[in-house]
Amino acid sequence: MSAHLAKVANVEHSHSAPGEILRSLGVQVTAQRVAVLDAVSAHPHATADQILESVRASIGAISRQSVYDTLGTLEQVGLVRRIQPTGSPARFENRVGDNHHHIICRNCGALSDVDCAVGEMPCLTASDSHGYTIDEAEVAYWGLCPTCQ
Amino acid sequence: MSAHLAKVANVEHSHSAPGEILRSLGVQVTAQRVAVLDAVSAHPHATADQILESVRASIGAISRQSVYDTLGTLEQVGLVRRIQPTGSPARFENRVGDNHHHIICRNCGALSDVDCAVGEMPCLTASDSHGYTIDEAEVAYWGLCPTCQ
DNA sequence: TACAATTTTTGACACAGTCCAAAATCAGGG
DNA sequence: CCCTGATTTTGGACTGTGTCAAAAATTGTA
Ligand SMILES: [Mn+2]
Ligand SMILES: [Mn+2]
Ligand SMILES: [Zn+2]
Ligand SMILES: [Zn+2]
Repeated sequence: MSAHLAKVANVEHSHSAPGEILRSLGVQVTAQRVAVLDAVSAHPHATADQILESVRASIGAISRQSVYDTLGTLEQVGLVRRIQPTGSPARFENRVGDNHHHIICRNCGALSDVDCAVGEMPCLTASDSHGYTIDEAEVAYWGLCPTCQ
Repeated sequence: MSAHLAKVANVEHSHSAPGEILRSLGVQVTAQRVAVLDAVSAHPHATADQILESVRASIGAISRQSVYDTLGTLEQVGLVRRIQPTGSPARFENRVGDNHHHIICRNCGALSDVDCAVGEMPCLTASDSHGYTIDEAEVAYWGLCPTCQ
């Protein structure tokens, strides 16, 4: 990928073909990138390793390095979001830009989406932002999943 | 530490001597534990490694393993809270039980406390808990600190 | 002080991820 | 179709964070 990326994904692209989306973001279209993007879409909250497996199943071969590179690229252009719960390797999803949150089981590590309770871009209002400019409020709910209670 | 700990810290203990606090929680008092507790108090949001350094400076020597064990013990009895921002090793603090949040600089990693905007134990109400029983809502605000803007 | 249980130390190890660098391959523009 | 730059592969070394297990030391208690 070029060192400097001008564009960032907006939600309009969501329904286009993967190749189109990538091209429109100034990202070169490769089989690996399309396959990784597909895998992330098909398996929300998958780990890099699971994506590696998934892509290998679909296009035959890809290097681990390339998976990491691609996930990084897709994250940079805003097509993929990385979440990293305590005690778990990073997980990736293509549901971006809607400020949704996650609920994680302390026992088995199960992870589910949670729509934001407050509304659109809600939590962005901290009580005292200490001079920071806030662009994201990441909420992790911790507890026990139904089967672990 | 015994396999099963009955007691959990309550805020009353905060002003007592470290040894007293530990004893009252049924935790054996050791130089290492007191020193780790002191270090966490003196350096909020420190990493395990920083705590290791700090404790070595104060009592001369401690093993890395013991720092991890102790932090785990202190967390179990509720004297210490562990937070783990994406891309950062775990950080520890002794400000517990007030459901406060954190704001993190994407550029330099600076981390500050943020009082909860909503009130006491607010975010525990997710929009849809999917059958989970929630006991904590961990909020990380992401942005740029004053000096990085 | 002596004993039993807990804690600490020690050293190896696991895991996720990064970094490297050269060679091979590929995508997109002309 | 050809070039050129971007991307991928390969294979390994390497880092940071954290864990495991057994031996040694310490704590609390009697
Ligand atoms: Mn999600
Ligand atoms: Mn804090
Ligand atoms: Zn569970
Ligand atoms: Zn900063």
